[in-house]
Amino acid sequence: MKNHFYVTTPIYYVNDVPHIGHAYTSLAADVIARFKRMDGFQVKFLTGTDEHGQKIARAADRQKMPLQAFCDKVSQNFSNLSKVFNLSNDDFIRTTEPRHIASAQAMWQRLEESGNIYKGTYSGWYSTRDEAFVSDDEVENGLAPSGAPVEWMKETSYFFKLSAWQDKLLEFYEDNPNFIAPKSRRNEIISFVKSELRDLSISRCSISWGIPVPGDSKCVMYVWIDALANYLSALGYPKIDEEFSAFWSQSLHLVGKDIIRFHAVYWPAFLMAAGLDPPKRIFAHGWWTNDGQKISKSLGNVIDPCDLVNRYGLDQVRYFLMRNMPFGEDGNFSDALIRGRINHDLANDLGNTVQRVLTLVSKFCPDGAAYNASNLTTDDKALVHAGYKYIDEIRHMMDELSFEQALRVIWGFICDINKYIDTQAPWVLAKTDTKRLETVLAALTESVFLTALYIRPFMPDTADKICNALNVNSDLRLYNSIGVIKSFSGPFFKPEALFPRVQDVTS
RNA sequence: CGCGGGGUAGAGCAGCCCGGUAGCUCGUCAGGCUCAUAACCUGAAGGUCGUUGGUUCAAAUCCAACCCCCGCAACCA
Repeated sequence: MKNHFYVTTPIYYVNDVPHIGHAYTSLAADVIARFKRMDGFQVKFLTGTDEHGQKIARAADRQKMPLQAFCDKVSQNFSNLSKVFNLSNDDFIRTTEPRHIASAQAMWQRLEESGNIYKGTYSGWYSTRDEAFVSDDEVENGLAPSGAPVEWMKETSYFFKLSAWQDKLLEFYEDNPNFIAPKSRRNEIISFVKSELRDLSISRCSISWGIPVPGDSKCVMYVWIDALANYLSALGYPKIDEEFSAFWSQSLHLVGKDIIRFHAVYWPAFLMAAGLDPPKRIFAHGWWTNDGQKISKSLGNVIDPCDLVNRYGLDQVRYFLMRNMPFGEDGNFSDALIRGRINHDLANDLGNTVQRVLTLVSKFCPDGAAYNASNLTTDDKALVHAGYKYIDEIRHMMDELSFEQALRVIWGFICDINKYIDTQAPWVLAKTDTKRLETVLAALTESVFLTALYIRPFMPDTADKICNALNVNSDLRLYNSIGVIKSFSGPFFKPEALFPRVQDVTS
């Protein structure tokens, strides 16, 4: 089952419009999904929406819409994100779908059968606005830490015996050192679990917009089981077949650092309790700041991802988001930064290099350039063989989700190409040695093709434009074409600039 | 003793996990090239890697202490 790969984003809460953070997580999932597909894996890439809970019910109420209709409408905002960002997700799960409801209920039953759920009463301070209980010491002047009013509630609730899983979890982290990434998050989680786990309230009997608790139609599931189970629903749970196991054993959950605890503690505990393996890996990425400031609605500096794409272009934004911060760290967004990336990395380096090569080829060798191995000089081999070998480095970095480093490697190759052009000076060869010229141009077209393959997970449209210009069939745009396709046939044309330079619009 | 992130050339960053001549981009200066989106290539100037100690033959990298900056109600990746 080694060549299966399953990557997920969190399901996004529909009580919100998509912002740069949603786009970022989904984009990262898309890039790794595309890479794996090109690398021969059978990939399933899942994203979707979380549609239950009291906040949704209230929002629907305010707009005087039936609940499901309201969800249908706002869920659309997120499925649109797939179109705008050219996401290649294979599925889009919604927690109001029958397949998910069946799956979540099955999971609940498994937990109940295995003795991990008990009914109790919860009394304590409850904040309706936060939909959460607040502990005694957190309440101040009758307010939750959030500033929301709290009231004393006594409610019947179902509990999950999280406390019973403490040792098993710690053991699991120990045996699977790569389960939580990056390392700093892993340390955080381990110290949290060591501190003492309390049982988890997993139902709400005072609200109705949710998945009914099996056998108790008066209560609905609280967010945990409902939301987390989506990762299984999309694989067909509770039916466990070969395909399910193949994907689940190679599963990767991408999450923001704020929800790492749910994914790295609650979720594996649920799964183990239900007799399933935890996912293979949880990777928590960092947050974007806007001009160095925390992004928040109240500050009014939320970044609309669709607006970015309109202003700068899709592949430009995809490149910037993947390049400008190491995955797992926090990073900064600003117009000056993205402009710099577009003008330097994309226009000057990538775009100009492709243009240089295609112009040379269309001018001197419009019908196609081919070389045979015996003609290759040391310089030619150095360039092309380096080009082949980069895949090893890139593959390693992609497996670690080091997108930014992978892009650095690719840009190193672009730099190699430029140097090679300068040393070989094909414009001189055109006057002195046309045979040698053809070999040089062949090495260059191949190198540009390799570049296109390498950038393709990040910038699919751009890569395909380059491949089209080189007349490479779409089914050959894969990593097993590396070193296999050496000759490119024309006709070649002088291309349009791939990335126009952007001006500073603020000045 | 609340938690976490960060402090590396003028600016923005990588390197730190797995110690071994301090690196990238932009900017500046000087050359080269003319195939290319005034793009590309070469070279130069510019840093006691927050401070102080420790471990080591060797520390930006490991350890300790300290200083400074940022985040830690909600919305929310």
